[in-house]
Amino acid sequence: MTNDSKRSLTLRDVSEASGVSEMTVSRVLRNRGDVSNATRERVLRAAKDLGYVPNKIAGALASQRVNLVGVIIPSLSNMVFPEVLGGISSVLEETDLQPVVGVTDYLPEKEEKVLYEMLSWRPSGVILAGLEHTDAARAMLNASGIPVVEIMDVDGKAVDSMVGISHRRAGREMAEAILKAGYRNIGFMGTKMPLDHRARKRFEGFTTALAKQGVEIAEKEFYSGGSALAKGREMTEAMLERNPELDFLYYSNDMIGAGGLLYLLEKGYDIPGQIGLAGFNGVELLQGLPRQLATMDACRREIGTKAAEIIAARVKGEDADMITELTPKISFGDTLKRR
Amino acid sequence: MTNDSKRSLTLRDVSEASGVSEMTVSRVLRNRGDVSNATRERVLRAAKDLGYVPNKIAGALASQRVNLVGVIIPSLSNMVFPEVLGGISSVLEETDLQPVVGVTDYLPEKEEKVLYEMLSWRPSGVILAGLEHTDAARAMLNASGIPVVEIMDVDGKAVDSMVGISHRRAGREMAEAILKAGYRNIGFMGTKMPLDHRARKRFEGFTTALAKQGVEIAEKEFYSGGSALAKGREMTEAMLERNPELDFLYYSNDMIGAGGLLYLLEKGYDIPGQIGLAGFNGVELLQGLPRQLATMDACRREIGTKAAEIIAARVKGEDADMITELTPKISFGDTLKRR
DNA sequence: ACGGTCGCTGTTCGCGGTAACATTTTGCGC
DNA sequence: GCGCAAAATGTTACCGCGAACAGCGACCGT
Repeated sequence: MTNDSKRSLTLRDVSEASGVSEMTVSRVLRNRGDVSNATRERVLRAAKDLGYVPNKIAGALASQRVNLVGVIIPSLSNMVFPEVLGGISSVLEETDLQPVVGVTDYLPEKEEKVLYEMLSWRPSGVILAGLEHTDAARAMLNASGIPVVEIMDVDGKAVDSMVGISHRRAGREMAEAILKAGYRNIGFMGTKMPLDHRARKRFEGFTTALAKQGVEIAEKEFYSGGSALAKGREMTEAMLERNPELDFLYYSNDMIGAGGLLYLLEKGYDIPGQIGLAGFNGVELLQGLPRQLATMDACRREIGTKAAEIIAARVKGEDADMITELTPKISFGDTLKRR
Repeated sequence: MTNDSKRSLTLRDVSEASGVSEMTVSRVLRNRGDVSNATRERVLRAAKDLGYVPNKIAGALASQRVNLVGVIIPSLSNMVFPEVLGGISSVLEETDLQPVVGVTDYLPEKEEKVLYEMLSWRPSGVILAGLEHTDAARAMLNASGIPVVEIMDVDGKAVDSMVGISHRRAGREMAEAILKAGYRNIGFMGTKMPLDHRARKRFEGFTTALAKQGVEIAEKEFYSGGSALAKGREMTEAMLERNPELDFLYYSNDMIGAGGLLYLLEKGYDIPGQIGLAGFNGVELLQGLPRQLATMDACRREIGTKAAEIIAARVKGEDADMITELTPKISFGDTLKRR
């Protein structure tokens, strides 16, 4: 059944084993063109017996077609990107395209490197997170001549097409909801990541909207590293100690928000009366919390599916929307008063 | 700077632009062999100006070397595999190898398919989770002639090398710790996944160890889908309602354990006096909980680094350990009495 | 001045497939 | 049984690069 010799099998081996030309074998294996049933079966048998696995490298070189789609994201460890990936996969599985993932750790230089690696495999398309890239990366994308979809964010100029939400608007809408509910002493907690442009934009949208109504953030704090849940707890404690007047805490992600929520519940705070809370992302995790944290869905899965659809369409030669702005919905949960 | 013509650039373009042979360009770009500084710089300039990205497909075909390592895991959405991936990447980054990830969703047939796809790119090695594979998958791995490392689990026979922990033993040790602490009415909650062999083995080890001391699981329940945290909460409530006598709950993963913990704390249970809890995995998340859940570290990152080291060594022609059993340490936290 | 060595550059060939075209068989109507 | 289109199969020429080897000067020691 198996062949353990060093050299790996080629079409020629199958061709010899089945007594037909390599071309015919190739046709059978890709079920392309006309092949008689008898031959087809003979070839299939031979291929299976030998344990032949086609060499896509040679195939790709000869056909000038690669069924790979590069997907470049900042991180795998915070649940938002895996969900986007899920959306992408679910769509690509219906096609013969296949995603290949690269991770940048939020570093532009690493993004550039990963992109270079990917492009050197001549994928059929690229999906990458964010609109901020190095000049070199942008140049490569332009020169590649393949469909490119930038995802997550629409606040900026895309290289090619983009699918996402406006984080500025998300921050603004949350600010408006908070003010409308009557909160005025607002604290902000987020990650210390100058390179997380989307978090930055949310923050900007948030403060701008507050400013428009004459409110300024009373306290803010940024963290890095460690368990987000624990950080949320610690930062919340520290912040309230510094400024007990605070009546609202806006967290830049749900995880630290959940930490804060757990802390406040333990301490017996009245939520959302005495103090309100909100996070961002709508992570599934939240459903298990004692109270539902107010948050805003980032449409992660939908972004993935839409981006993949665009790639799939354009690979087929069809054309597709260049800009797709999704609308995140605010979810009040139990931690943000309505009206 | 960029070239937007359809045809993508080749060595020939760079060669013409810099007035040397393609071979010399190739040498410069891989900094291989002797090239004078003058030529090198001229070539580099030309390549950069054109925005040339080497075609690895052609390169790989010609050199018969592919710097890719296939990594096949069941899921990206539960934090354990991303952590393994982190370990793998950190090691491979020191080499010229590059991981390529495939996801199986715990389906053997999908694993087989993903593996086939990967092997068709002729990677330098493969890392895959678990020891259970279809016959066809095993045959392909054997026939591939490349280093294979099966990870996470060592309770079984490996195709080639393996790195992991014994889940049977993990279950057994937890059972022993629980019994030693004096608990006797034990409930178990886990995922409804016959294909998660590691969870199954932990469960087997757990029940076997209990049986050895004449104890039988009083209640058990399995879930599927939904937010693990929420499920943990629901199942815990339901189980205690059915059987209020229970004095210990063993969860097959930390996430549902955390849900149970939150629920019990809310209800004012005395933990670990009235009732004890334990999970499995040692996820970072737990650090933010009001109490530390007892758990057992699965050495995820370490498994990743070790597996990658084995691949890296064997690709270089060195040899490496065929079996590496890591030892998970029990962490008592605040939810399991000591002694 | 000469052979040898070294540093640099070029040439040839083939990796394992596939596109495109060429050729042989087969089937079928009359 | 013949002619001819359709079906089945084979042939040729690359795809873009790198391994191996082949030049070709310059420099060196004697």
